[in-house]
Amino acid sequence: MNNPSPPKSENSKSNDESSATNSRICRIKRLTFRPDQRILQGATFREVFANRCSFSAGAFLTYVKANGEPKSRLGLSVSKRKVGKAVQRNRWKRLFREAFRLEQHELPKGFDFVVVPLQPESVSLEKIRAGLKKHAWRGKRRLEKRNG
RNA sequence: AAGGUAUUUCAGAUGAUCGCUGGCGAACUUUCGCGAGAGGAAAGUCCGGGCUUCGCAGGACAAGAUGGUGGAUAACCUCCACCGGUCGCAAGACUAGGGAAAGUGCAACAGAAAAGAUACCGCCUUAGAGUGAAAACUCGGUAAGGGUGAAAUGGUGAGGUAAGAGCUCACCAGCAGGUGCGGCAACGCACUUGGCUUGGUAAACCCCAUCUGAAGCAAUGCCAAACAGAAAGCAUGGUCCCUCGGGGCCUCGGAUCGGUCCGGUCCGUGUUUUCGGGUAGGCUGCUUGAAACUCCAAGUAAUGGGAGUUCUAGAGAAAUGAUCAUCCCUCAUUCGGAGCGAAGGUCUCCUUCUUUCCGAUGAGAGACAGAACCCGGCUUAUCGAAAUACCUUGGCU
RNA sequence: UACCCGGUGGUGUAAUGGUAACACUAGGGAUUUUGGUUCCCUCAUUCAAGGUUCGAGUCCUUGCCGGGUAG
Repeated sequence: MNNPSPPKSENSKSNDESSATNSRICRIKRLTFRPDQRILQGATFREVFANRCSFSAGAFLTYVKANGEPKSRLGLSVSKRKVGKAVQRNRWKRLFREAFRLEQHELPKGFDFVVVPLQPESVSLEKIRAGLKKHAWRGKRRLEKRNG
């Protein structure tokens, strides 16, 4: 309510982490994370894995597939075998959800993303946000090239 | 003051912004508001129950578990109190702690001998038999001594003897029994009698006593696409009537048996309806309970009783998060201020050293760990902080 | 969620409660002019910690790790 500053350009590449900037962006586009932005069905996960379009950031993998809908969706595949204890699994899932929520307007529309962490130790939220954005755009380019 | 023992409690706080889960109320397809949202271990799944489904006349066996006594409890491999044993100066800690004179088994190596026994080195032979002139040897007697071993058939002393031996006696230890006292009991204390000594292992088989039906919320109950199954019907054309709108009747295709039709057998496509079973999926089970908090009185305690107040997570590819600010905790060194003590000096003051508190600055840390039907325990992990009671040593009064 | 197995040199397996054995590999040595073959030697806190026992790889309890089964 006490934030009458006019909205600035939202396509700023330097997404600095000050709370003032965050709240200003939230005035423009809401950063929500609803159930329809998530992948919850086992069949959808199988389709995304079968598309075989993945990118690695060292600590985690991202699978990309076009889904013919106006929104992008996020799926989490956090295995007990690779990550381990429940606290570490929850930590990864919360970080991925937060990264997708904050970056959702910077990502290409109409794609399904499935992220798979590969190590028990979680990395910082900044690295996940940067890696997710890079993987999404690279996946979009690769799928467009594949379709001709 | 230092060190230690036991028990208990807490598990960073506050605020702002953006989110997530489900509840209620508005609103009406997109939202808004209100209030709620991980633990002492939620973990490991090691025990015990509730609950659900199945089974079940009753009994016995098997299998498994437990094992001092008394109590608590819904129940327990749990808890409390006590008894015995071991450890510790002590506070205290640990303790599967019934039965080995019901039975069966086991004990490597060493040693003569490892459980109703034995003579290897020894000792004796001046008790007995034999040989011999004698010395000595053989048979024999002997568990006091040596050595082995985890363990060797009580210990000390005296008598006794050929040498010895509980062979006899005294004391001690231990075993079995009796009497008295204390205790609900386990057991303890005292006295007394006996034969003189009976080994270890039951977390070896076993015996005795007590307990246990099986499986589990992915249980269970309900709804129910798809695929496959069963049953019933339809298809496409022909013919008749007619007011040319339509209506009535018969009839799916292929193969085979048959000279042909009818008829029989087999195979097959699409579609509709019904049926029972029920997959994906959805709902339920689902959070009011051996519940929490406060108070009162009972009990040594575990625990139970009464009164009052409160409702306190409910996900399902699985919510409880992110960012920022301030404070809390620890350490460091420097600076500033205040104070206790000691030493020195130029002694109503100053300097130096040690130390305590406050403020500033910098650095670091906040662990272990995430509900998944619900409870009671046990075990394990855990940065730290606090409280209470007690013990030992030292100092002062 | 419920349940079941297993853990022994570098590897794969043995071992009635009594000296941890065998094969392969690795290292060293002997034999040989050299290499191969052959022979000998070395390489183990039996997953960890407690307990029972005179004595545990083995028996009991707890923990850790790995694997598997059901739906």
